[in-house]
Amino acid sequence: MTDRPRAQISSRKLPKQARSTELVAAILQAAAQVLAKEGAQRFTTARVAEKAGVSVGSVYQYFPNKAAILFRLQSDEWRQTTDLLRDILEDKGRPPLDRLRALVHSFIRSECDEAAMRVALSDAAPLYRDAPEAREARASGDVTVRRFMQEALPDVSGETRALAADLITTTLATVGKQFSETPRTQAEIDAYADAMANMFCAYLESLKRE
Amino acid sequence: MTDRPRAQISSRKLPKQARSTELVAAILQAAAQVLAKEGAQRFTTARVAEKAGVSVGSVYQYFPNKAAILFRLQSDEWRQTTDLLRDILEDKGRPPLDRLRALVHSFIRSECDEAAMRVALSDAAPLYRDAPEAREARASGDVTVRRFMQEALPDVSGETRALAADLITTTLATVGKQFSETPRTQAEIDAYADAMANMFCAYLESLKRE
DNA sequence: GTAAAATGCGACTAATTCGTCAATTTCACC
DNA sequence: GGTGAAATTGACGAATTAGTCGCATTTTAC
Repeated sequence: MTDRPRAQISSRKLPKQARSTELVAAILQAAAQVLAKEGAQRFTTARVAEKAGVSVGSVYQYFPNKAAILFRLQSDEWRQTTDLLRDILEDKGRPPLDRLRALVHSFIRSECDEAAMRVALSDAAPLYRDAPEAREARASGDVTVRRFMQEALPDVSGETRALAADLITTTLATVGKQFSETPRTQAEIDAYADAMANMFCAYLESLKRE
Repeated sequence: MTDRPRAQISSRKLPKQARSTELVAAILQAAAQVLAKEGAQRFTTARVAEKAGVSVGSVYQYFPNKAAILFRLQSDEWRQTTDLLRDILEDKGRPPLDRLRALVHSFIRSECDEAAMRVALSDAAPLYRDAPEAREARASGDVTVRRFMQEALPDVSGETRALAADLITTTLATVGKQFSETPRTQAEIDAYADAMANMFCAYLESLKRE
C-alpha cells in the first residue's frame, strides 16, 4: 500500500539492556490493564501491544506466545501472595491462631483489590495451566503452611496435619476468589473474613482436642 | 469464542414433534461429551453438531447461540445437585450434623464423577455467567441450606447464620471443584470429604457454644 | 393424496485471532 | 559522519469460529 507517516514517539535513549527491560515491563503492565478492563475473552496480543504503545512483533520478541504473558502475570501475582503469606505466618511473636486470623484477613482483602484482574486471570487459566512451569510453581508453595501447621498442631499426626493444611489453603484460595467476584463493601469483606477465620480456628481447635 | 454476552440464552423454539425432542436430547448429550473430551477451548457448535450426527443449522434451530447450550448443561447439572442437596438435608430422621456430613460426602463424590465435564463447564463460565438467566438461577438455591441452618443453629442470630450458610455453601462448591480437578483415588476422596465435614461441624459447634 | 407446516441441511460469510517476517529504524561505537 | 547489529515495526498468511440462509426433506392435517 502507501507509505504511512511514522508515529514519532519520543522514547528516551537508553542502553540496549535497559530499553528492552522497560519494554518487558511496559508489556506486562499493559497486559494487566487489558486483562482487568477487557476481560480474558478480549485479551489479545494486539490489544496488549497497542496499550503498551508497542507493536505485536516486539511482544513476540520477549514472549513466545500469548499464554506466556498470562503465565507471567499469574506467577508475579502468586509470588506476591506467597510472600504476604510467609511474612504473616512466620511472625513468631504472636500465637499461631492469631496469625491465621491475620492471614485470612490479609488474603481476602488483597483478593478483593484488583478483583477484576484476578478474575480475568483465572478465566484465562485454561490457556496456561497445563504448562509444566505452572504445575511446578503450584507445588512449591505449601512449605510455609506446613511449617506453620507443625507449630500450631504439634501433637497431631503428620497425615491429618497435611490434610488440614491442604484443606485450609484450598479453602482460602478458592473461596476468596469466588467471594471477590462480586463487589463488596469493606464491612462485608471483614465480616466474611471473620467468619472464615472462625471456621479455620474452630477446626484446628477440634483437631487439638482429639 | 465470542466475546460479548449474547442477548438471549433461553431456547429459541420449543420442539413440537418427537423428532425434534430427540434432536435436542442428542445435541445436549453430544455437547456434554464434547465438553468432557475436548475441553472448553475446543467446544464449538460444529463439533457438537458432528458428534450429535446433526447439522449446525439444526443446533441453531433450538439454541440461539453457543452460550445457550453451555448454560443449559450447567442448569441441568445444577438442578441435579440441588435435588441431591435437598434430599439429604431434609431427612429429618437424622441429627443435623450427621446430615451435613452425608451431604459433604455425596457432594464431593458427585463432583469427582464427570470431573472433566464439570471443569470444562466452569472454564466456559465466562461465556454464560453474565446472562440474566444465570444470575437468577444462582440466587434461588440457598433456601434449602438456610432452612437447614435454622434447624441446626436455632439459637444463633440470623445474620451469623446467613453468613455461615454462605460460607459453607461456597466452600463446598469451590473447594469441591478444585479438588476434583486432579484425579484421586477413592480413599483420598473419602479422606478429604471427612476433613471437610470435620471442619464444618467444628465450625457449627463453635457457633452453638457462643 | 396433497398441500402446508415443521424440520433439517451444510456451504458460506464475516469476523477474529495468533504468530511471522521482510523492511525499517535506532544506537553504540568508530 | 559512517557502519552494522540489534531492536522494532505492522501488514499479512493461515487458521478457526459463530452464526445465516436458501433449499431439501419429512411429518402432519385434512
